[in-house]
Amino acid sequence: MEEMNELQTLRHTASHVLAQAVKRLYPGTKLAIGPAIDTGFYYDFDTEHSFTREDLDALEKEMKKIAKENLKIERFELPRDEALELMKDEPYKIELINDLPEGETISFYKQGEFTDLCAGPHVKYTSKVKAFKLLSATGAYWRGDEKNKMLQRIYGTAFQNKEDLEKHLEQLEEAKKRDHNKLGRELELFTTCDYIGQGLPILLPKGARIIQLLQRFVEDEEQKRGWQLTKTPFMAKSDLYKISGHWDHYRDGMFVLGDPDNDKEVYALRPMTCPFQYQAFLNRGRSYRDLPMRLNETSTLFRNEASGEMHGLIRLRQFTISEGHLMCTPEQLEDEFRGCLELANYMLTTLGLIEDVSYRFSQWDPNDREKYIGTEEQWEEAQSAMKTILDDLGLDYKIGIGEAAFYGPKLDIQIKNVHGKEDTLITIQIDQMLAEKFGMEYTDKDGTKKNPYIIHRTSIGCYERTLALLIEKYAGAFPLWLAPVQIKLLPIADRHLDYMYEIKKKLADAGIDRVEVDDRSEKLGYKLREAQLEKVPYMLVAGDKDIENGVISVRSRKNGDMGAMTIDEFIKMATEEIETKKL
RNA sequence: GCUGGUGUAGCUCAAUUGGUAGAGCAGCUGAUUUGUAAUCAGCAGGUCGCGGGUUCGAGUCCCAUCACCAGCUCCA
Repeated sequence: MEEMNELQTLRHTASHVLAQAVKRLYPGTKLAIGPAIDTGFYYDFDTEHSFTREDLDALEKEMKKIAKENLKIERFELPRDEALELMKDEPYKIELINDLPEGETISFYKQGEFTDLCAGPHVKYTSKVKAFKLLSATGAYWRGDEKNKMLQRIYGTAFQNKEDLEKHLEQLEEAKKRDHNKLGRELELFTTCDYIGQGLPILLPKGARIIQLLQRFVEDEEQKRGWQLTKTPFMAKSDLYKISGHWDHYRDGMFVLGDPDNDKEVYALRPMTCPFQYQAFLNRGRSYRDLPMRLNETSTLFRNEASGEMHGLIRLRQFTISEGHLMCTPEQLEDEFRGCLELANYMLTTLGLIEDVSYRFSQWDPNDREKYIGTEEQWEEAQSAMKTILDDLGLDYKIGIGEAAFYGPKLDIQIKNVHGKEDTLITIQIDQMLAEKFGMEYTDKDGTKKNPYIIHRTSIGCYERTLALLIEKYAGAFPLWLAPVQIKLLPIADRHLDYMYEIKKKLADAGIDRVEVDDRSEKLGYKLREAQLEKVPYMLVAGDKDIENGVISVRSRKNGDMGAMTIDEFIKMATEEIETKKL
């Protein structure tokens, strides 16, 4: 921990050294802010110039010079009026000073000719900043608000020594190789097409197969746990979205068919399934005996994301989610919520992702009323119900203010991709507002009509996004039950081919059908054949001797050379591995 | 949407100051039949993302557009 703080201090100083270098090479540049972050640091600048890779190289050189000059880094404090005078040419610093509360210490750090408003801390000399690298230059809004001016941000990283830096840069290279967007295309899991459009991937046979396996697994598991499948339309009249509030709160995100200003009736593709599934509940009068009512759907959704948001299989305009809505009484809420969470965790455990997730309790922002429906009381009630449940479960979560859905708080299960960027994989939400809007009621024991609580949840998230995470998790080497190619059959010579096709048939009869016979096996060198193991769980090899003995030589990705066994022995082993969804 | 970057054969990349596209791997065909490791020969494959413009002439310059990437903003 101590070491971590030292590293962050060093990185923070590195950002100052960067700012100093920028001031030297680009005088007139205005300074914004330059914090340390998890993996390094950045600094935001206001300048007409946009930095190229060459600029970054030149800046790195200048930073090395500043380090060599070994400037002493000194802290001093000033009263507000003097601070403002000192920073009179730095409009962003002035804004920061003005925002500091009365009585707050206003401190500066000075190194050579460069002085920056800063709370610190910093290392003592610029010479400490020696193992660093500038990584990229991008745009970033001042104070993270798109209404503000876009500044030029330079990202970099710094370490205590060269070895750590090199190691980190190597890790970045490794991560690039695992990137699902590159690997998924290489492995022919998906592709995109300019004529189809952004955020609309084509799932190729191998990718589609993995998603099919996931969907069957999810639907079967949900069914076992009392969920009932619905199939609802992909589009609806705008009327439906007007009731739910989506028309007011989410219209920009929807694909609207028709012209709302001129057409008598317009339709919109569904951006979520909630109001559609509610109609299943509304099909007839409900009593408390019907609750809890658990409805699931493998649901394809359409969201008109802004053009800059799409990314690989992570952010799409059309995707399919394991969606579900659960109507229950207040008394049932906790148990049902727990059931949803258990289901999600079961899925994550089965996929081997459970170690990589964290939980976020997403709450509303009371200062941003525009974004949310309902009253303060309703929000307090829903959020405190959720807090009680999460605390009872002993769940370790962080709180995300302003991350709630417009109709209720969420438990988001977050996961980091191979580059460390976090996304929501799974979400479980408590909603006590939409039932009222849709007139969803049940007759309670006492004969009174009540609105049910609704839990919105997904069990495995969006299939595309989950696939993306799996590609990166396993670097394309999927476990046997999911692998698009489970087994490669490699004859030593072409005369062994017929035997291999017999083996393939036997495997198919046993339900193992993702099997490829490599009829070019003979032409490949051994090394190339072995290389295939990287992506295939099993490789079965046979030559004269094997055929004579009625066996196959088994090579496993995990266990290496497993020797010769009969095909029945192999089928027994593989079947068990598939059925238990072994990782 | 914003700030930048990228876009040449399936993949990785070339193409001198603008002169009418090349290589390796993969693919196909034939030969080779060899269990410690990429055999040899040949063939095919690209309207240089798409559309305009400048020019005698553009992959190379200009404009516009689409897609991809990084980041910001957004994310029911």
